[in-house]
Amino acid sequence: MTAATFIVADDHPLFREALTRALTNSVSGATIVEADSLPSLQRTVDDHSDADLLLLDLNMPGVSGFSALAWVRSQHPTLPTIVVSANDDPNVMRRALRHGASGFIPKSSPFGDIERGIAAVLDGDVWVPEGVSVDDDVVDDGEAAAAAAIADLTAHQFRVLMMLTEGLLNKQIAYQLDVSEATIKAHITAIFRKLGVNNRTQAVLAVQRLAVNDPARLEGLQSG
Amino acid sequence: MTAATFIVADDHPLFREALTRALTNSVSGATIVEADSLPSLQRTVDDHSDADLLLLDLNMPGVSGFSALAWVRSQHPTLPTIVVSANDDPNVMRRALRHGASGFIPKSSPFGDIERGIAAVLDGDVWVPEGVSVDDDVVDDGEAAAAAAIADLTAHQFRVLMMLTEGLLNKQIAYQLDVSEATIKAHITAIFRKLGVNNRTQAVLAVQRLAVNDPARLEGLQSG
DNA sequence: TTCTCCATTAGCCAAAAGTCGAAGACCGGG
DNA sequence: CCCGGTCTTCGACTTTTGGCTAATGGAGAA
Repeated sequence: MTAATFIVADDHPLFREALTRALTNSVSGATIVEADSLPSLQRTVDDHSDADLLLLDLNMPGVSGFSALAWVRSQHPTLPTIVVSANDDPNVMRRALRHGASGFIPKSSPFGDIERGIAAVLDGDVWVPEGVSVDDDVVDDGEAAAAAAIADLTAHQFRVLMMLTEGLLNKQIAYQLDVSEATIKAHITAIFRKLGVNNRTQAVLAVQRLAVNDPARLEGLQSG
Repeated sequence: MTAATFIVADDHPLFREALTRALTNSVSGATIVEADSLPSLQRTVDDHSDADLLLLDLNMPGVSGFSALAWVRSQHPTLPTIVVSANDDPNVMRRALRHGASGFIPKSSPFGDIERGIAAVLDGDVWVPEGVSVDDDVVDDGEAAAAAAIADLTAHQFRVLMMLTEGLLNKQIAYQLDVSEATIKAHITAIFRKLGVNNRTQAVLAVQRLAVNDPARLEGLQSG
């Protein structure tokens, strides 16, 4: 058989380890590729566009909320994606599915559930924890519009937008990406057009529509 | 007995009506003062600093999230406040209490519960819907810090900050508040200092920590 | 190959954002 | 009554943003 390739994107080494184990349990001889930040995620999905599954944490360095999910899905529509998150709010799960995830695995899940979820999604099913309904519609028009606009961005544009949402100056972004400020301005102008806004504050607000207001952030970090 | 004064802050007339009725049922001869926006809320709590209870909606024109709660509480620490919201997420309720609310009444509550909640808080108790626990800690350090900083703002500064979070230009804020742009800039500089940031994007991000990511926003608007 | 899209950069210019210092109003204490 | 503090207001000045034009090179599609 052809060797399966799985991508694990999570900034926490221990979780990557656990997820990797669940994946290798599910499929023997699988290749696991790891990412721990937005840039490494972008590189990874680009280098392995033939991957069979992406396990994606909301909230990595460089992105938070559903932005990364919406964007990755638009770049690789055929790459099945399971969101793995410390959050276990059913509405968050439904929003994740709405933004293109094939499954949602809370980090609090027993190991067996993680394996079952992975297996289900590899089989082409949608998976959420038992007892969570999926049919509710919890994405308002603004959120959907923001997701659609973000899906339209290029990799560079997405990266720059995420840095905008950290409150960085053009100069700082240029320095971190090692390009000139003129380049950043060009990207930002393109981003504004696609998002339908005309200044960075409005761009940030648009992205915030995809935010997860994570009431489980603390517990997640502590238990993680 | 001295006449009781109650403040009802909600942008929806029908809800104000219902809440008013619940209040007059609870205390006969009570004076009800209404507010339907941030400016009217600020005016009202200022004109009636001796009020006995504030019923406060999250999400009015001009504010959303816990910002208004945190700020009003800091200005009037002795004014008991019940948050009234379309949201019924237990974590949101706990966050409201954490930010100084004495109670939380979902708009979906039966009328009797609303009356009971009001009576309980007037008695000095804390009230949340049956079955909701209160002891969990769901406010992270960042959110608490943002709330503390916001609590430190003057009325004008708070108002300007909320307009910043709507993506308005200084010019637009100046026009709406009928002062010069220089004045707005001065306010904004003061806000930055108190929030510990140095540009408007970061200020907006700080405020977003107090946002309620309202999965019930749509339903709320429709049913409201 | 030609055409299009992307990334990169420069330069220019107008607008917006932010900083500083300062003046007047107000308020509470001494 | 005077003093110190805070709030609001504002103009002057500097920096950052953002829009526009234009040029280069590369990747990919028709």
